[in-house]
Amino acid sequence: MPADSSALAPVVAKLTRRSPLDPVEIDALLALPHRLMDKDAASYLVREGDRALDCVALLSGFAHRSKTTGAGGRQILSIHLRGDLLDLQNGLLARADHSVQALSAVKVAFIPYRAILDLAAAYPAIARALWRDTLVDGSIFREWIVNVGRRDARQRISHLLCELAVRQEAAGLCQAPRYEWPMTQEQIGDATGLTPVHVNRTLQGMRSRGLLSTDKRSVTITNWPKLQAEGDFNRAYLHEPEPLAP
Amino acid sequence: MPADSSALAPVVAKLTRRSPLDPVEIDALLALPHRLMDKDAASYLVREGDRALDCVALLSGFAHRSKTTGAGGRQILSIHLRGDLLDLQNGLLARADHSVQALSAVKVAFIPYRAILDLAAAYPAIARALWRDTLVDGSIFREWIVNVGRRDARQRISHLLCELAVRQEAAGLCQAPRYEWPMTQEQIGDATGLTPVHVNRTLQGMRSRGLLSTDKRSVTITNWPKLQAEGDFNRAYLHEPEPLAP
DNA sequence: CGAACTTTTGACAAGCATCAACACGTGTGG
DNA sequence: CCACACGTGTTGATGCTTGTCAAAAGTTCG
Repeated sequence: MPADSSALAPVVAKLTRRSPLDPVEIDALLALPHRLMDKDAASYLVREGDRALDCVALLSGFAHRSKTTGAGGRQILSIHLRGDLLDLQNGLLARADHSVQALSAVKVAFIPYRAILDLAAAYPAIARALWRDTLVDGSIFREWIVNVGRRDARQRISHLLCELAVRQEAAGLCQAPRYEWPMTQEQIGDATGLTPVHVNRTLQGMRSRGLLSTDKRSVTITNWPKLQAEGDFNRAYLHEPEPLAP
Repeated sequence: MPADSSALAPVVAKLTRRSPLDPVEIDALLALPHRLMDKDAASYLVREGDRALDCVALLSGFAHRSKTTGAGGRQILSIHLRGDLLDLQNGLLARADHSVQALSAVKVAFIPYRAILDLAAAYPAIARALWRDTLVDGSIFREWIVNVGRRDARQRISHLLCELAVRQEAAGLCQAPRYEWPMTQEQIGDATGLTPVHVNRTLQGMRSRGLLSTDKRSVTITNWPKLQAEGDFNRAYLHEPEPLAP
């Protein structure tokens, strides 16, 4: 199969951004068996408690992971975009400990874990690339713990937006200063541990201080340095290659 | 080297709890080169920003990972006990994005990343075991995001304590209902996103409701079902084998 | 054009932070 | 052995950030 004709190309693009792979390894990844599907916004890709057999690869659109508390509160754990492997953990762990849900309309590939694990066993470099991807995920989770644990509302929302902006740029998905922000204010609240009402008021403050302007599901960052400062944002935790000097 | 004479036995014990390994793989792990060290409580094992060459294995005692915000706030990200591999991520990622610090007096082994990565490349089962360990770490981070994002003070502290109790039991470190809790109230606050004053008041409430009693750096859980309910605690995210029925 | 979702606004309450002081235990040195 | 410093735990008074409840206004889409 010619490399760029495989639907899995975005996944390989993301992995090779951080882990160099040989052509033979790339071809092996692109040739992974998979089922393609289109899903509407808000549809579930994995449900907490599932015993999944397939790993979900996000080929276009946005998705999020979330957990629900006993009291019914929802906490969004991470946001995902094109090329991300969601749910790698369910191949090695018994049961999905969280849900994965589409934020926008998405195109996904379901890949059998068996095939992924076999590939990892056959190619140490692929095992390493997947492991590294998991480690970066972990780094992002840690930063989110800091975000909801030690920052106030302004900082939390600013930080979330900075992360999405940097990741979209790293994935070549957008042109600064305008980014997609496919979340409702309620979802922003679920990601930052705030109520939608307070998100609304905080966003109004940010707009009036000239940090950004919003338009439907997209945002224009009108003062990037200030937004970054306000969000206490340092991109190191994303472990993305630095962008070229402007 | 005879298996049980290696200082790294606790690490292997933890890995094999979740990932079965062949004797040859176990021997290879036990034979990993390492430097042993004793460290006092509060000493740093890894500093944020370091470019570490060695992975830290915790052989006895307790440690925590933490990050610091621009405003100087500290957030504890996870608690670690005997057998845990801290800092696996620094072998594959460029730079430590967080610090690791001893909570109590500890015994640690520094293992060169090179040796670990070589072993992972040579033995796919070891690569898988390490990957799985990383995935469980990620699962715990996700639960902590929920804890600080969506739970109130009582729930946060109860949940933290439940986690430590279950993990100590899984590691065979204690006899219920008494557990080590080697954290000051300030550190509990740093782990739960609260101020030490509020931790103090919340703990008083828990004591007066008969959930627990504390004694120096240990705690006796006097009402486990109620504590678990109060902390909205469900051990699934720890991915530990279930305990034998009592 | 109406239903459902999302954003916005207002009034009010509550949980938690902040500041400051004091109590208690432990280890250290004079 | 006592005096002292230091870390930790405890208490009180006060205020701010954020949550809660409720409703209206704007938006999207069939």
